[in-house]
Amino acid sequence: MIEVHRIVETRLKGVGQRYTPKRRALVEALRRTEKPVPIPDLADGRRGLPQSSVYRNLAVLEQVGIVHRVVTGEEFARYELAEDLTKHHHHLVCKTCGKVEDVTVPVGLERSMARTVSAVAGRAGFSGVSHQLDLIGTCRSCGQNDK
Amino acid sequence: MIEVHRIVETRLKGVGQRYTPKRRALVEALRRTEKPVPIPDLADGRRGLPQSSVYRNLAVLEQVGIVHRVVTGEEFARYELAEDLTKHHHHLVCKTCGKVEDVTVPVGLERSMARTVSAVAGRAGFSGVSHQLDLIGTCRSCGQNDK
DNA sequence: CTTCCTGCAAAAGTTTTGCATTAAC
DNA sequence: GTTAATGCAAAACTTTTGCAGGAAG
Repeated sequence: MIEVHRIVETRLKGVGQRYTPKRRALVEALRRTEKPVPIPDLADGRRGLPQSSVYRNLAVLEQVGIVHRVVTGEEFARYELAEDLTKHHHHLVCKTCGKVEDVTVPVGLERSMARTVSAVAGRAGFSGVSHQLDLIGTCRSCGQNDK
Repeated sequence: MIEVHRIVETRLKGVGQRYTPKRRALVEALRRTEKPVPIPDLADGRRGLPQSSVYRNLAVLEQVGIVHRVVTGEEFARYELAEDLTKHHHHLVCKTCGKVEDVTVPVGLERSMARTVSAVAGRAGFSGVSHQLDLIGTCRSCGQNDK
């Protein structure tokens, strides 16, 4: 998946930014994990990236559409690679422990959602509308602890 | 819709809490507005509720399932009445100005989503799963400003 | 009269910013 | 050489908490 890095580099250069080793490390970390990563996990890691660099670099990468900020209501925000670089997917969120997993749904449902979403949004005067479906429930281990 | 207040009162009493005038004012404010309300709008308003009271009361009301916290990635969180007291709906969010509107989608799509969601979630070991569909785009006025 | 609510001020916690230094082009 | 990235520390900002006084049951 060198592909990904080439794309990132191109996007950054397009706005006069550099694809430094630190930024590459961030992208690598996000690419490895199949779920949105909380910010402290990107900072404290063995890479020893200082917080300010993590926040600043994620902001830059978000501006060029490489990463996507996922807000879940937890203490920290999470980041994932943007769907340009991955696949369209949704999130399965545990309302108790905050765990987030990526999931996909059947294409039939995706098509229905896309169709309906653009109709509904158009009626309300919105344009360029995408959708985001989150599934919120209790994960197996939190469910067991409750009993 | 005195109904609503009776329900709130019952829920609060159930956990040894009181339905005070301040709390009633909060519920009223949320009931009047057909969209999630940012916290400062509940605080600075003519009611002059101090921030700490707003935050504490919303937390209590959330615990008894009367209100629902909506996190959008904006500076402030928003709150709305929980779906027990309103209707199942979704949010249309402007990615530029942050504006949020309530929308509903056809029941056919709701049914498809509910069915798929529980299947997908069950496979992942999650239980008690509900869904949340957000439509994210650009509202009319932000779209005009861009040109 | 006991328990909960209120409001102010202070604390906590996440995210942003200033500034001097270092690295990239 | 010029422009951008880094890292530290401090600031900004939202949200939470402690505590004393007041209201509710």
